[in-house]
Amino acid sequence: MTNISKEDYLSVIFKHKDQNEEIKATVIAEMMNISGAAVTDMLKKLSKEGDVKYEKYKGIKLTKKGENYARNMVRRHRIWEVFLHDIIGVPWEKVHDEAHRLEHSASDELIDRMEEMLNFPEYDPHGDPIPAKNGMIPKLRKHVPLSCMKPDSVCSVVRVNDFHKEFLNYISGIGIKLNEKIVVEEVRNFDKSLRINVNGSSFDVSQKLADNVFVEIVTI
Amino acid sequence: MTNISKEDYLSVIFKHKDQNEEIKATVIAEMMNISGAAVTDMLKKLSKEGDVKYEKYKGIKLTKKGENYARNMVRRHRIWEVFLHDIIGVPWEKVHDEAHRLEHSASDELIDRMEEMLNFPEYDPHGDPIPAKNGMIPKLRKHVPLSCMKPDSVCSVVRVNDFHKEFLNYISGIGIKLNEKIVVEEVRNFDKSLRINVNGSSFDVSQKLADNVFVEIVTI
DNA sequence: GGCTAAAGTTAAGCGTGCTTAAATATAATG
DNA sequence: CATTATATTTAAGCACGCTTAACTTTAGCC
Ligand SMILES: [Mn+2]
Ligand SMILES: [Mn+2]
Ligand SMILES: [Mn+2]
Ligand SMILES: [Mn+2]
Repeated sequence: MTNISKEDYLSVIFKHKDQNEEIKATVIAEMMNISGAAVTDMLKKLSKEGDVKYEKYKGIKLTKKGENYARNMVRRHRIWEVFLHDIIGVPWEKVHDEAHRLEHSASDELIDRMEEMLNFPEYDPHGDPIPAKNGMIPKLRKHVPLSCMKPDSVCSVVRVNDFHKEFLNYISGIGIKLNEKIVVEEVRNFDKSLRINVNGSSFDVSQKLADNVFVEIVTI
Repeated sequence: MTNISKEDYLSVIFKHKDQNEEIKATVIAEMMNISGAAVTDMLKKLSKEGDVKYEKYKGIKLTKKGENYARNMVRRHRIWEVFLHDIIGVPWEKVHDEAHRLEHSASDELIDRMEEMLNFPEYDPHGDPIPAKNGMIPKLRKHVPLSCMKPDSVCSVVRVNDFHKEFLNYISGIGIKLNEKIVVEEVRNFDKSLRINVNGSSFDVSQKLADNVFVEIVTI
């Protein structure tokens, strides 16, 4: 088993844990753009190596060992993202893909050195928490999808999903960024689309877009 | 054919060209720590893709296409080395290995951005020239292996071979670095070992060590 | 509970980049 | 030039991470 492949599987499983139900093989297959058969195959190997607890037709769960490995990969990824964004100036919508390749190549010492240069950041450029060397994961402010907000409410951006370039490019184009205030002016029942106001300008956005922006409620 | 593998083969072939005779399959195998059979195999594929001109039992030569690809890989490698060394502070003896992994993962745009941050460096931390975006390769000062120097001569370090960590660690320990002055105090005929003076201290070094340090002659 | 749709697994096979062992071509030497 | 040593290529096979197609289990629904 190659490290890159293993690391990608473990990261996907670990990141799903945020949502707190056991991940399904189908979801892994979708996230990684591979067949279900490939997932079954790999789960057997990960299980044999002791990174995943897996019994066929039953659930998929990281072992302590696998969880540690995965958490470190997520750490590596997010430190790269901050480094690329803050030090090298890579645009917001490009850091994820670039980091996704670099995360497998740097030594842990290099990652630690970068973290130090960045002054031990707690969140990546999309608002995701960065696991510390000791395993601690910073807490996120209480947040909900923008799509849940009611008309005439006000909120502030806490986190955005980082895996779709076009989405990131679009929202940054209309002024949405971390900690930006959003006023919800209108919510249409028939398609759940919203009219929002960002920094003085109004925009109409789909429910799908609003599903991927997570906000802290300021005024209900 | 995976990119990483292809890129490593092309880099090895390209770097050998510095020494200006056609590379032998055996040399590729040694440099990459693989069997001769594997090299034959890959040469066929590289030939089919038009990166290498190859006829069995005859020579191995990069095509224009292959040379461009390879030169860019060497560029990527060396820019990483400077970046790791100068910006992140990775120690001299570790930059090569780290860069060797990172060189396959960053986008060309990221490389260009790093190059800009570094103010378009001409040489990497070991004195090797960095090919520019347009393909130009900076000239090196005229240099010879330290092992060729005569007793009582003085020279200055232009370049060192970067592929052996222990060697780099050792020479940096005795004060050898780029542009450092070396006084050759004595050369022993029976084993070609040298007594050299670096920054006021004297050391005995083997011919093998001196073969890997390249110097500009200051005083014969 | 029985039936069906969805999820998951197995089987067979493919391309890649290696390996070792055997065969063959080239180079070096007397 | 003949012989031997070395370099290179071929052949067969292996581990990996995938694929599609067929099969099995589980979950959802009446
Ligand atoms: Mn990311
Ligand atoms: Mn992120
Ligand atoms: Mn190097
Ligand atoms: Mn170098």
